Amino acid sequence: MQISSRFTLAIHIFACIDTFENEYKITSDFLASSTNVNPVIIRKILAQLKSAGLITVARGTGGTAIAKPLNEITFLDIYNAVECIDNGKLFHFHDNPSEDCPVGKNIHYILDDKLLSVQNTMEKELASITLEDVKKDTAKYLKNK
Amino acid sequence: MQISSRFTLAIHIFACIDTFENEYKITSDFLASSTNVNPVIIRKILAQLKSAGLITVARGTGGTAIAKPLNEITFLDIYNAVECIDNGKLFHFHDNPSEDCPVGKNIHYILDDKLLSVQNTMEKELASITLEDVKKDTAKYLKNK
DNA sequence: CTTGTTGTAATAATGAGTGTTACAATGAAA
DNA sequence: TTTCATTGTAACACTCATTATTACAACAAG
Repeated sequence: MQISSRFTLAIHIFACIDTFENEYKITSDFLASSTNVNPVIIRKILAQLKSAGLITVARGTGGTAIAKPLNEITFLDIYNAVECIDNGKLFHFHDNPSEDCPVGKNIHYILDDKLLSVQNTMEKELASITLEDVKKDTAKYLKNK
Repeated sequence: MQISSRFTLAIHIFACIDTFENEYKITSDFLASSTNVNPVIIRKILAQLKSAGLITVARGTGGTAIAKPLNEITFLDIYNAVECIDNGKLFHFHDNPSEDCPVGKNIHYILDDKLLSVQNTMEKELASITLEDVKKDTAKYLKNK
């Protein structure tokens, strides 16, 4: 199973806000048409990003803004904000390995640290990329319109 | 979304084969009772591991064996064998970003390399862990029965 | 040819993800 | 204070992957 598109959507949203905030009011409808995703889905993601303190959303009047400097928002922050994985574990483990089998009884002791090391490695890489990096590439590609 | 339990199941299966192959015939029913997962699911995973050349399965008579030295089978081999992710991409991308929006039009150019770098980092870590490592820990924990 | 097992099809149940409609709550501006 | 665009959120539907389950033909060894 792949990691939910909420993650790429969220980054797309940040790129839009940063690019267009001086030009347009950034509403869920605006973001919906850039991403081609339903505005209610956008609002749910905005709510998650807001809970995480990454953006502000104006009720009533509408409009979204980024709450922190771009170099202080990492992909990991966004990944965690939009809850891409259940209970914080990247790998889904089968539920009830047998207590009667020596291997089944110990499989979690055997595997958990190895799975966690993979997950930590991945999250460290996510933490090394920031929205500042996205901004740079966005600027580069938008030059050619 | 989490990565399918087929992955942890497959590793559990290898641990069982290695631990019990001299003691029992390793059938899908045997593995089903250690993992507490339906035997048909086990057979599907066995078929995938077999296609990848990681194990042999005896038709008719039954029984499974590991096809290579344990230190030559990495977590990445297993991960790829059981097809945990669609079309080889870890991150699901929203389908049709707008061609009319400068950001939407370029979002793949902006993001794809960054997502790939995260995926590559994770796969490199998966490749660094082998079934030999699992065997060591299994032996350690099975001592205490 | 009997027996236990694999390979596989068919079907169902569950759960996540996403789309969609609808509407109350909000807050700025008229 | 009324209007109006927008957010927040509930409710429901649809699709898809995962996992469970039953059933049975194909198979290989005794």
